[in-house]
Amino acid sequence: MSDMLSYTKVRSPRMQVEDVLGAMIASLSPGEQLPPEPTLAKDLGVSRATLREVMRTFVERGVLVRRHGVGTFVASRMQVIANGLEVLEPLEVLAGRIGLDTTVKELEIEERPATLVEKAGLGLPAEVEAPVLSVTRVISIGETPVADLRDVVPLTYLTQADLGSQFRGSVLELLLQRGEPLLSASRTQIMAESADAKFARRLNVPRGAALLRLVAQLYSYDEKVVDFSVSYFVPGHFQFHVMRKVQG
Amino acid sequence: MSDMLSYTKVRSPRMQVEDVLGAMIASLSPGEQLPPEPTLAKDLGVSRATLREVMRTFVERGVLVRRHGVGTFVASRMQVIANGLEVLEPLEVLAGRIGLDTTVKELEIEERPATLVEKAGLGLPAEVEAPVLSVTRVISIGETPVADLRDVVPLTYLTQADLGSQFRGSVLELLLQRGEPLLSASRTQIMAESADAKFARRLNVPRGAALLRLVAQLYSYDEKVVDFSVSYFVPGHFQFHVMRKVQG
DNA sequence: ATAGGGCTGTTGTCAGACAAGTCAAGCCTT
DNA sequence: AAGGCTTGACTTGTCTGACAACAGCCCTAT
Repeated sequence: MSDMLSYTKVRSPRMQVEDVLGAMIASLSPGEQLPPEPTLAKDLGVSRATLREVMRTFVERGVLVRRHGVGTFVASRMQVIANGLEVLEPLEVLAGRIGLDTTVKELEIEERPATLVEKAGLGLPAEVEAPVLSVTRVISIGETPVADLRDVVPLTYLTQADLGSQFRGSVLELLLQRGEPLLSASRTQIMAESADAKFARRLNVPRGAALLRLVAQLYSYDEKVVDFSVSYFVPGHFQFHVMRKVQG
Repeated sequence: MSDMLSYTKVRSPRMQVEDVLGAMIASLSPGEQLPPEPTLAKDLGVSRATLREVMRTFVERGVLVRRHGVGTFVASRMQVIANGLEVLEPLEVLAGRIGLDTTVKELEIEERPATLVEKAGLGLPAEVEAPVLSVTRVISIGETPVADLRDVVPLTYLTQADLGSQFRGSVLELLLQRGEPLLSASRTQIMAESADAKFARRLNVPRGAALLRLVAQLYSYDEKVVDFSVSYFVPGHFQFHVMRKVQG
């Protein structure tokens, strides 16, 4: 039983290595050489095979460059930055990486039937009753509100009870921790919108201020929508970007 | 000498496996299970370790999904289909695909020294004189302006003379046609901004209307910035989206 | 001076083994 | 008969140790 509640989830060697190695790479300059694999493997406490699998993911991401018989090097930064929008991660993690501390305010959690828009977003027929968990909150940095987020999740995936007292505001993080259903990708629509009276108050901006609006559908591997979210961002605090490949 | 030109380069086991496995995956349907690793490794004539490294690249690309103790499966094709922002293409092409006809208005072409912001965007030092080609225009659908674009390209890449009389407004298309320099990717920043007086007039929207602003740097393969562009989009005409992978 | 041969350090690949997770069939208990 | 538990087969995850292939350098013989 208690294993379901275990909070410090066991991270597999691969994941640990991915974290540690990622941090190590971040601390190096482009072009710098990594220690040889046997050394690195011993330092990290894993086998060379495991280390190599992790390294391959970094190579695939363009973070590392390997040269047979020579060594492994940190790639140019250009693509490293590519961890923009293409990887979905909790806002807190994103903020943390650039050294910002976030707090959650105006947290509102309720179970209710989905609205028409939400049903559409969740890929559910309009005529059925669709009970969902709705989590709304404002993310602040210091005293400055920077984002207004609302997640809507069908009760089949998450209920109010699943949000413990220590819920810190990230629905995505919670879903990832549970590991079920398996999440694959999020389709995020991007648009601009003027702040109406409600958002002006909540985000402490003038009415009519331009906000960045992201509408996202989080898919599981069986292509069901697990989470429908609408987020508003105050310009200037987060730098969203995306790497676009040229059609070759 | 001729070994430098040898065409049929010896492909390492990993590369061969990548090809063969890629073809095999393409021939399967989403959700189908691959043979177990030991079997597959023997069939492909490589060790399990090598096979696993190849598989990991496919996992990283989102083509395969592995479940410990269960098996390896072909991921849903969802992500491949969605040509969102991840592929850079001329706006006209994008519009054409959804059945819209675009026209170019207020086209302005000039050669001039780059501004400070533009120098920064192009990755050039602020103190040098940097002559650039600047192309500004408004894209309309019918009589409705939908986007305001400005491309800035160093004269080393493109001059006013290169834009023939039949220039239709897409700098990207022109660069692609020339094929030189080879383009790799574009880093696009996304933000929201209120329309000032100038853009309100050009885009025929009220002052203060929320616009989507994309600032992009187009890189060549040697990581030089070929094109620095700033675009403003009127909400509601284009639906930008991006597929975001879940960090697993 | 220069081409060639080794030496050393690195990544690439291999083989075999065991650990850990998943699932279902079958046994046992109730 | 129903439900829970055990067992075993199957799969991916990780480990160990070894050798092959490649790049770069110094040193030598020509």
